[in-house]
Amino acid sequence: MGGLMRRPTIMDIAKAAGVSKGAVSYALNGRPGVSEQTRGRILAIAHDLGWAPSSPARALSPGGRVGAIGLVVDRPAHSLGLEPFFMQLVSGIETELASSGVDLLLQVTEDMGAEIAAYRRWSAERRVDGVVMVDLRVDDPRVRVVEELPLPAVLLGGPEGADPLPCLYTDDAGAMREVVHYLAALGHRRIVHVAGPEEFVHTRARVGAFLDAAEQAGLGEARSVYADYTGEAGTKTTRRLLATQDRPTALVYDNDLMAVAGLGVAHEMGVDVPSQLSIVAWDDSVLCRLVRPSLTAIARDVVSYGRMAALMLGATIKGGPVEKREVSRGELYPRASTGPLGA
Amino acid sequence: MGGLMRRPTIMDIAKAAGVSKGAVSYALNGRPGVSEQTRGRILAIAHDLGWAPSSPARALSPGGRVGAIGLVVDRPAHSLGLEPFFMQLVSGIETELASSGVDLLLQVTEDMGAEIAAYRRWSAERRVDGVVMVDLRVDDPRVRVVEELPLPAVLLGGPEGADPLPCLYTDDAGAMREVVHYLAALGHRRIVHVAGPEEFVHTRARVGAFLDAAEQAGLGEARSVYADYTGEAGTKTTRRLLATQDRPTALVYDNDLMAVAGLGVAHEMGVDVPSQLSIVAWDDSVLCRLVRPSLTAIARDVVSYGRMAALMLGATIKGGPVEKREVSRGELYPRASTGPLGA
DNA sequence: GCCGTCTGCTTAACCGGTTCAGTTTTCTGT
DNA sequence: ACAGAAAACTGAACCGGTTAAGCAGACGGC
Repeated sequence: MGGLMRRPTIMDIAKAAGVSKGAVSYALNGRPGVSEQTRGRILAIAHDLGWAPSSPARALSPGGRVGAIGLVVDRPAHSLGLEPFFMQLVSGIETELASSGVDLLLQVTEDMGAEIAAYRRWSAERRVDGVVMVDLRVDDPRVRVVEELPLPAVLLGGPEGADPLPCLYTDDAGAMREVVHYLAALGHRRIVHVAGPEEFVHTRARVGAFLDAAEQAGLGEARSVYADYTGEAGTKTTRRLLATQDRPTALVYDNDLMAVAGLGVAHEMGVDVPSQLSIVAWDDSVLCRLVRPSLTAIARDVVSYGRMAALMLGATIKGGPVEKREVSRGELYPRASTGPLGA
Repeated sequence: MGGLMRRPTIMDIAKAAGVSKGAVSYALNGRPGVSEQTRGRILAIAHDLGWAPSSPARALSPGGRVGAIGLVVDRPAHSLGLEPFFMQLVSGIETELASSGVDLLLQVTEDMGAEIAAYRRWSAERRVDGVVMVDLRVDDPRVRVVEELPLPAVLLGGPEGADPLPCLYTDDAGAMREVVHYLAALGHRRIVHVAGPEEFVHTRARVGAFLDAAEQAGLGEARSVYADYTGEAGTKTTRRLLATQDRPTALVYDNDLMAVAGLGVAHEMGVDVPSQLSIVAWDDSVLCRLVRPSLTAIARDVVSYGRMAALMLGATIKGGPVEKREVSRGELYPRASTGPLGA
């Protein structure tokens, strides 16, 4: 494995410049204590030598940061790759981190116990300066664990149940009201909401808003059923719903994967979309535009969401105040999967 | 941000046990130099204190490792989330790393220049002990860069063009021959291969095998067209192909995303799948099972691929010999998108 | 009884940075 | 010209581990 030459250290620079280690450190970090002339010489030498600061050495110094943050994704591995959400989130987080030279540690776990173990280990071993936590749950045990650890964290979700941590959330309730009004305006009376797992805070928010909005719109039979975001769950749930008499005329899915699965089931059962059934997906992705008919979807700017999360975590690591921020909610993009009955 | 207590260090353990730092280190690392009795006492104290080794400190010691490896994914962010390949690969890599307490750094870049910059930075700053590189290209500049850096690497792809690095590859040519024979056996004569980017080594292998197998099967009109794995490319390419007279009766796509896009186009153009057009996707995923008709696909065990890559990288980091390994090739899973013409 | 070896532990150096406390040099004012 | 202050730089400690070298005491052999 090539590269025989030793990595240059500030000591090498010091020798070449004929000054002490300390002077080099001041020069490289743009701090006072060296003349501009000397600073220039040192920077030039550092550049020539191809020097870069050793991240472990920096981290070890008193008050030093490791320059990395962590993200744990706790979803079954096989369903995972399909949700563009995570990769977009990662992409957004990194856009923000890139400018400050911070890296991202990613861990995929199968359950929350493993997720919590990861936070404990990262904190104890000083692997990261902080973490971004997704999918906030009701009475989330992670909040307590992280709170008593020396581990800054930003939650994606809330604001309910996020205290005392900083959090970032979208107005899911508002978006859901928009969806219900839209479907009601198209004439739909029997709408079912295929929700995510019941324990998620955002699931609660969506379900609550869905039922409220439905009642206000005078839809008697509206209800939410819980599923787990996987394609299989979408398939089974949809099959069950469409097999009832007085079957729903519109379905709202909490993610795109279940919506695509639902579309497949409708096709299989001979239920035409959209003339006999309207479908709305939460979280837009190429997937929604790729299938036929293309799916009406709520599109959030997940990349910005990730960027903002990274920004907030950075501030939290630096010791800033605990903020609770709301980002703009998703917009509804009507496509071919929704329409009036019988059209 | 809670956690006020200082992290325990081996010095704390040493004081509590009434021995020196060195003795604690020997005890904790299972090395000779301490009595079994003392070792037991030290381990107990370490456990009580909730001690874990500081990763930066370990890395800084002469010959120390940082305990992390890196993976750069160089694809346009929006197309990315959809390919289950990467998340499955990550999942596989981590399965293997978990046992040894090694972490994964993930970076998403927009072009190869940024990818190379990431390797340089990781190596110079000592962020990782090694990297896994995907999508090997013809005359890949990354190979030279990594080779002359102090940065162990394992390539996914090859074995052509991988020298002098260790690599891991699948028999794409064999899998492609199987696909062509299968389609030929169904009676297809006009088959087009919608390939990935021309510069990838595995694209070359597949294209070469496709043309060879087609010629052997006596199919005159077989050809490959290059695309870039995105849904848009799949859409455009398919639209163009289906608009020709004497349009192909079977299409083989180099990834699942383009295949799904192609299916959508066929639907849109009123070309029935599979009676008028057969579709085969490379790389199976839930996506292929979700759409209607479900897609015939080549399924590789990507998780194992990732595990093996991590294993090889670990061996390379430890200074093992340069290995070139082949993993079992993908299997063909016939589903509803392929069949004899007019059936 | 004395030498040599082994065991069990300590001491100290080292990794590559940061930073504080001094020390020397240069600048400023009168 | 010279005191005093500011600027430029040095030396050493520190972060938390690992490890080579040194050393005291026990044990065995002859």
